[in-house]
Order: sequence, then C-alpha cells, then structure tokens
Amino acid sequence: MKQSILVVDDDPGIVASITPALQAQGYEVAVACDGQTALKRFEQAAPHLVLLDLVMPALDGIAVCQHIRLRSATPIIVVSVKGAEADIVTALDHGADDYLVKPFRLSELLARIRAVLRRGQLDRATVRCADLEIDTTRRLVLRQGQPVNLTPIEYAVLAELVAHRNGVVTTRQIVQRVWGPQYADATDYVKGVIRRLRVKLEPDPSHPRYIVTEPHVGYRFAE
Amino acid sequence: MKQSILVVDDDPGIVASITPALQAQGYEVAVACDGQTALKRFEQAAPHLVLLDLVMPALDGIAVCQHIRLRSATPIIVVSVKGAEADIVTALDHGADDYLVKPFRLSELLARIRAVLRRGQLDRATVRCADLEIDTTRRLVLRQGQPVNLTPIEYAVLAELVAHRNGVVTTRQIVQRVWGPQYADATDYVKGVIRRLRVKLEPDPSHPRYIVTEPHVGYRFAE
DNA sequence: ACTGTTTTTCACCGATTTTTCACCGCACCG
DNA sequence: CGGTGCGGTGAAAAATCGGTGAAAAACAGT
Repeated sequence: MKQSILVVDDDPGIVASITPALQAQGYEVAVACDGQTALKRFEQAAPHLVLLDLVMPALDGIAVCQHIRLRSATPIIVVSVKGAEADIVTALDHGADDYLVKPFRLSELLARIRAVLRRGQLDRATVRCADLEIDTTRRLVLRQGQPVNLTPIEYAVLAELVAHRNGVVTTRQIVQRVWGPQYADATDYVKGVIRRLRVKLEPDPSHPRYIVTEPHVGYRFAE
Repeated sequence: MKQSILVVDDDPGIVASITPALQAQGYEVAVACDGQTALKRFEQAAPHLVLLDLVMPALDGIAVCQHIRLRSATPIIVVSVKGAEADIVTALDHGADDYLVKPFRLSELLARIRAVLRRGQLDRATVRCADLEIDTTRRLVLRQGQPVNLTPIEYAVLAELVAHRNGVVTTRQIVQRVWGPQYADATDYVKGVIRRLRVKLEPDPSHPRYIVTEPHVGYRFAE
C-alpha cells in the first residue's frame, strides 16, 4: 500500500520543492502551512509520517508535536532552519523522531524518511497470540495451525490492525489506507470486512476477542 | 529497567568521552573497538541500542549494520566523521536509524538516543498524572489501573487538558480544538463534557481534584 | 458465457453519544 | 436586597454509530 506523508511548512518554496520529490518516490502527500490546519489534516489524512517545520504561524511546531504525540505514535521528522543544540534537543524530547537542519540535502531527507518508516515495519514480522499467527512477511494467516483464506481486502484491513496491534485504528484510517484517500467517508466498507474477518478469525464472532470495537472511534487488535 | 547501549568505535578518545556520559544517564554500556568484536559483543550483551562508528578495522561499519539487521531490529545510531551525503544515505539504507556527524554535541547525541529508544518502548507513550494514566498509542485511559470508558469527545477534551497539565486551558480553546473553529462560542458543550469527565475520573465529582475550574477563564488539569 | 467468489450497497435495529434546554446555586456588585 | 453572570446538574430529544443480513454488482478463472 502507498504510504502517505503530511508536509507541514509555511514556506511555499519548500513545499513546492519537497512535494514532487516525495510523490516521485511513490508517497501520497498532504500539505498544511500552519499548525492549526496541520492538526486538522493529520486527523483527516492519518498519514504514515509527518514532516514538520518548527517556525509557523497559528501554532508552533513543538506544540504540534505534542498534540500529535498525545493521540498517536505517528513518526515525526522535524525540518527547521533553527540548528541550535537546544532546539534540536527540545524537538526530539517532545516527540520528534528525527531532526534535519535547513538547508538540507534532498537525498538525505529521503533516506531519513525511509529509515523512519522502515522502523515502523521492522518489529512486525510475525504476530502470535492465542490460536492466531499472522506472518506479514509471507502474507500468511494461520488459525490453530490451519491457514485461513483471506481476500486481499480482508488481509489489508487485518494487516492495518495488526500493524498497530493493541492500539486503536480509526475507521477513517482504515478506509484511507486500504481503499485510498478519495474514499475517505466510505465507512460502510469497513463494517462488512470487519464482520467477515471476525467470522473467519474469532472463536465467537459475536463476542470478539481479537478484533475489538472501540466505540465511535474504530477498532483494535488485542493480543 | 536499565537500558543498555553498545558503543562501537576504534578511537579510544571518543569511547572515553561518551561512556561516562552515557553511564551518568543511567545506561549500561558495553564497548567494542572493531567490527568483529562488535558482533560478538552484540550477541552477548543483547543491547537495546548500538552506537556505531563507520570507519573501523576488521569489519566496516556498514557491514556491521547489515549483520545486526539480519537477525534483530535493535536500533542503530551511526556516529562518523564522514559527513558526505552518500555516506549518510548508505548507512541509513543499510539499517541505521539515525546518523550523526562527528564532531557532535553531546546533548544532541543523548536526545537522539532518547528519541530512538522511546520509539521502541511502548510504555514511553503514556502520560502519567496523579492516579491517571493516559496511553495515547492504545488510546487507553486508566484510573488506578482500571480502564475507563471515554467517548471520543471526552477523550479529546481530557487530552487537551493533559497536554497543558498544570496550566490553564481556556474554554474557548477547548471548543476550538475539539469541535472546530466554527463552534467558537458553543461553550455549553464543554460544561456537559467536563461534568461527565469528572463523574468518570474524580473520586468526588462535586469536589474535583484533578479537573479544576479556573473561574472566568477555563479549566486546569492539576496533578 | 458460466460459475463461484469477492466487493459494494442498502436498510433496519438497538445502543450509545451528543446536543439542547431548563433550572439551581453561588459569588459578586451596586 | 435584588439582579446578574457563570458554572453545575439533570433529563430528554436528536444524531450517530455498529451489528446484522441480504442482495446487487464487480470480478476472476475456466
């Protein structure tokens, strides 16, 4: 699935130079030019990564960091002209995953993006819990040792849940990442798929043990 | 629990300056001064993080990176005199999580270590206040260890308060953040939510201890 | 073209959540 | 003393959401 990045910067020049480069690498790109809209876009787009400028109108970059961290573990790379030790330490300690000083070299930014995104996938190889075994590298799901037949969409949704196992995944997040950004409000799809997943994976589909509903928010894969 | 770090560098000066600083931060430190022993130490010590120099006898830093990545997801921070774009990109693409150019500033190194370790720790994403525990990755609120059921709006308001814990948050600020800018004067909403939050979180909802009213201003989360 | 599977769409029900409204109490002030 | 503004309280109406099942549509393989 295509990974998505939210670029937050008030300098149109930076945005204009970064965006096409990211798209050329195959990322979906969303843009915000101040802190307020950044948080709004973040909710809507549920990006896999946030590229964040520090100096911004409306809401300071550090504040944006905190707010994002308070509601998700999405990786953040700060990009800023401020190169002072104190700025770097502050940003990293407020939830940023990496810090790059402007002007930066594009290929380094891309490499750091790859590194941070890779980290999110490293810890996932296989998930084993109770009678389920999910191997994301081989795209294989076993239930009590027996392979389970999942359709592509079913698997994609399950993978999304397992990727954030024990964490909540928004219904909108699922739709966006499985079907694509343009389907943002087609939450009915998810209902159906979750149901089929539960029938195939849960001992008692009506009282789910793994795929738990988080009312009015989304779902959660509980180990 | 004490975290352990494996420092790999062939320059005794660097090792001598870093090691005590790390220990002062409460890390266990293991040392290796060439690639061969680095891998050996890695097996023995199973560190939480590796600080890796690139230029080394016996086995090159990139190679060490690859070997480690083949068998584990342990985070790696590369520290090197080589600051060329190509070096950085190569290291990051071979499994390094971060790259710092020598000479570096100690506090920045420490901050980057914290950032990388935090990512691996699921616990670190929790905010602990009084007898409340807010786990943002799981979107889970615990009160004295017991999970509390919060609706999305309740959770959002609480998050807003906790984000500025011990500081005052304007009623209007809350409305704007949670409901959106267009609802700017719908302060009635907040009344209701605060009430429900107090019922769910306070020992005595009528005499709040955590969610304190700041008359004529807003509310404050007091630890 | 036929068949079986997968995905999409739709409608209903019950439960929860959010909103709205009316009233209460209290502090402050002239 | 009475008025006024602000926050607390409670309840009822309205909106939203998730589970369920079923049927239509799209799709794949033969």
